[in-house]
Amino acid sequence: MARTIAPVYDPQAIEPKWRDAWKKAGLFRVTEDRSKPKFYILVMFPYPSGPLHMGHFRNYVMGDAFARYKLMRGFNVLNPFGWDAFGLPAENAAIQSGIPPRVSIEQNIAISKHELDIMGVLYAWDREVSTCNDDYYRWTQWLFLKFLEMGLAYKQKAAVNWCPKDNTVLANEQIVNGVCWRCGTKPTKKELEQWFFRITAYAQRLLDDLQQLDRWPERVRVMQANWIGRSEGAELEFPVEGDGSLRVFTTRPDTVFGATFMVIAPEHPLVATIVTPHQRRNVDDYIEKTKSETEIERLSTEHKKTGVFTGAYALNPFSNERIPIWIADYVLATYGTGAIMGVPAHDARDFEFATNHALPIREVISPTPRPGGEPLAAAFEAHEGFLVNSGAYDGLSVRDGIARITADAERRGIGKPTVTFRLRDWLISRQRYWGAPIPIVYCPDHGIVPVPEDQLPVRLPEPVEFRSDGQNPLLHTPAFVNTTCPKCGKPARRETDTIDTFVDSSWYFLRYTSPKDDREPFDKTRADFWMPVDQYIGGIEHAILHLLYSRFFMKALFDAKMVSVDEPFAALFSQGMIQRNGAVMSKSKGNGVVPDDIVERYGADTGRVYEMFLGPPDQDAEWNDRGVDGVARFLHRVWRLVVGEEDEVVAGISPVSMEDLSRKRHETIEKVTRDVEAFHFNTAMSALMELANAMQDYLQGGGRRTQSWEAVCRDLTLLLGPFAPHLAEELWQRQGGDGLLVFQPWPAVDPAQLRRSQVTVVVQVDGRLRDRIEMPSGTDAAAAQTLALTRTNVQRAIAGRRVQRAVHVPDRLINLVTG
RNA sequence: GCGGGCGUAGCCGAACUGGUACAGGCGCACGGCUUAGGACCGUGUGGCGCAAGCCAUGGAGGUUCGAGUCCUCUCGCCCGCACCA
Repeated sequence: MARTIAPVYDPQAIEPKWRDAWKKAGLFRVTEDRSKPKFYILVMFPYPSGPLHMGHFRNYVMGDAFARYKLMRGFNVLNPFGWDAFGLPAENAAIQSGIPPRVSIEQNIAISKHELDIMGVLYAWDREVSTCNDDYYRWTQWLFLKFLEMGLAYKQKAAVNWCPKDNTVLANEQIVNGVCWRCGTKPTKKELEQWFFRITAYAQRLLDDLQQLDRWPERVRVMQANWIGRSEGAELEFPVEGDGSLRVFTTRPDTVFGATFMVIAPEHPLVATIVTPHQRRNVDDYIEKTKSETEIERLSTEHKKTGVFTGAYALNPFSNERIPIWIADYVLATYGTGAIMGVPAHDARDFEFATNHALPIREVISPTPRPGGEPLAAAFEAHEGFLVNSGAYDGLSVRDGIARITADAERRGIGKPTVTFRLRDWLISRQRYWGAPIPIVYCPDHGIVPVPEDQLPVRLPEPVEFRSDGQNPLLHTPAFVNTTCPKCGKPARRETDTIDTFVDSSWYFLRYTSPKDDREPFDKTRADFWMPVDQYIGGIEHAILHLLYSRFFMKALFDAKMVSVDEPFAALFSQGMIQRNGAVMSKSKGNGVVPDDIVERYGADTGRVYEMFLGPPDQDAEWNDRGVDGVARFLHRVWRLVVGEEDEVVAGISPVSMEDLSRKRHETIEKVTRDVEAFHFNTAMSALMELANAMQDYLQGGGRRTQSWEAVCRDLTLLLGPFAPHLAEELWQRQGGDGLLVFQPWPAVDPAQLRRSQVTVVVQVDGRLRDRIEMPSGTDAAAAQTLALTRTNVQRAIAGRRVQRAVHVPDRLINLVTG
């Protein structure tokens, strides 16, 4: 075949051409085609915050390469993209600059799209969604109403986390390290009527089903399990002297005889009734103090366990002992029953509290069946022990003690086994403008009235006037607030809070399956066809937030019979971040590398391959400008190998035979395939470099460009396709390939080609390497041993001793054991 | 404190199920080619030793014919959670 003139590799000259070709060919435009297996790949959609840098691009390149790979493997690949476009930054920018959020968001989307485009990253753009468009948020509102109907949405007054900087409430998950996840401000508590989603109703299922997610990173599953925080124990009821009773939750009912005090949270309802007049003043002072100090103080690990005596006593239902009731802020009102029994001998926190307040410490669990005489220096919390000082229960193991005491409490009607979760309901109200309005009307006569489905969307008024005090502009937009009751038509007031943007992103992967549907959030048949997402890719920072919320949504929608699977993401990959000069790449640090510069200087393919090559994809990696040069060299070399003209025979290199090169070809196919499936893109790139190096050695050793050579070139080109797609298409065309490379089948391994006739077998004597011998593949143990014994190195090592036995690993190793 | 993970060349890192430790890239050295080039090509590149060889995967033990890989202890680093009873 006549080769066309092959100038040097000039990425800028060829890249735009192929991007156009892919667009024309409708790459990633798909339907529910049942003739091929489906594959739904998804990269977490971004908040459009402005220019993307190469740090952001790592997961987009990975996703794009993987999608192209799956296409070549014959899958029907759904590879959509969109924008998590509601949210605070655009609103804050609007307050400062006066540019309406929609305008800045649309500008940012245009910039981001340009950058994806020049990097050769393509999606099913015909399925693009943007959460701030009313054809999307209409269905977010619809789902809110669905949850309301299912009893999964409710309004309640609660002490909620309030971010004073962002002027809005936050869900528990959105407090990270004790501060607002977005702006780092310490939240305060506020009593507000707010909307919640009843995620706690799914706590057990969210926990149990983590086990199915065997293709998720272990650490993400562990984080979710910890967050859900299931604990098994019992509720026990202690009569309060005089009147009423106090319920506590404990994981250690076996220690009930060691309860020497009770503690209730400062917010506990009993505070109002049980405090004796004598103690009232102290209690009021204490509660006042905890209120003012709380957030900053309570976050400190050094926080001392303070508290105050109520003057009231409870009766231990097992020992009939009189126990003082205290108030302390180390007991949380929102967990369990908001009250505990203090067992200082067997709980570190209670131990500290008892020590601070001179309360008795009584050992009731002992490592041996007899009580130890010494006073405890610290709480003994282990479960390996026996009950002591516990009346009829003495001598029982902890396990049996828990079972017996719980059972007896239940029989006597003063307790029951209980499971408690750390997970709280999801607070979804936000006192902000740039989000989906909660579709609720407040009527003087009918109270809370959902906006009827056919009146959706409740449109966000645009434009609005932003206020310098940070208050939600919706409050001050009468045309929005003033409405009529859907039930009676009388004047009514609209809810002015908007929906947490994490709700928007909890179902977008379903919307992609039927993005234009104007009758429902998504078409069930299509969602059933594509779901679950087969491969999800995104940052670890969403390990709890987005991923837990989305799992909850999927289970709720499953129960509503709107979907047929109840886990959204079958496999999850969390990529590491890219750093440069020791810090995570970011615009503000000035250490970002932008795609435009890479494209201009090296071409998009070099940038793409470098991002795949620079380290294990799940770990953080350091961007090294020189490393980019190395990758550029590699791609230039590939160009010369495949379409170059002048082959120079070089003296002094070890030549590679065509037999070796053909084997290398198939080894590379095998390795790259295995690595891509496992997301080991860095080693896949190494394998391609090795193949190119071997090809070069072949030519420089005098090898000719025969048909076998052309076959090696073809496979190298195909294997490079997902990673350096522009270069690969160009080479494919120049080699006379039919159609677009991206639609070609992935190369197949020929096992016959992997076989070697001669192998290098390692000879060890007593486990130490002594020699290497070339021998025919398949040589048996006896023959290998005989061969080994002919070698002088081996004889010297044996030094006249007898070989007792030999360990033989066929075609790899023979170990002669003398001792 | 609890949970998860990681320590391999000057640097980033390979090593699938225990079987030739360090593939690939960067850097460095020398050489070639070039009017020039952060271009390209070649050779070399863990330590000690003239060599045979010995020593090397944070450290110390152990299991095994054989350990970077498995087990125990230990040191260091990173990441989550952090009064959840």
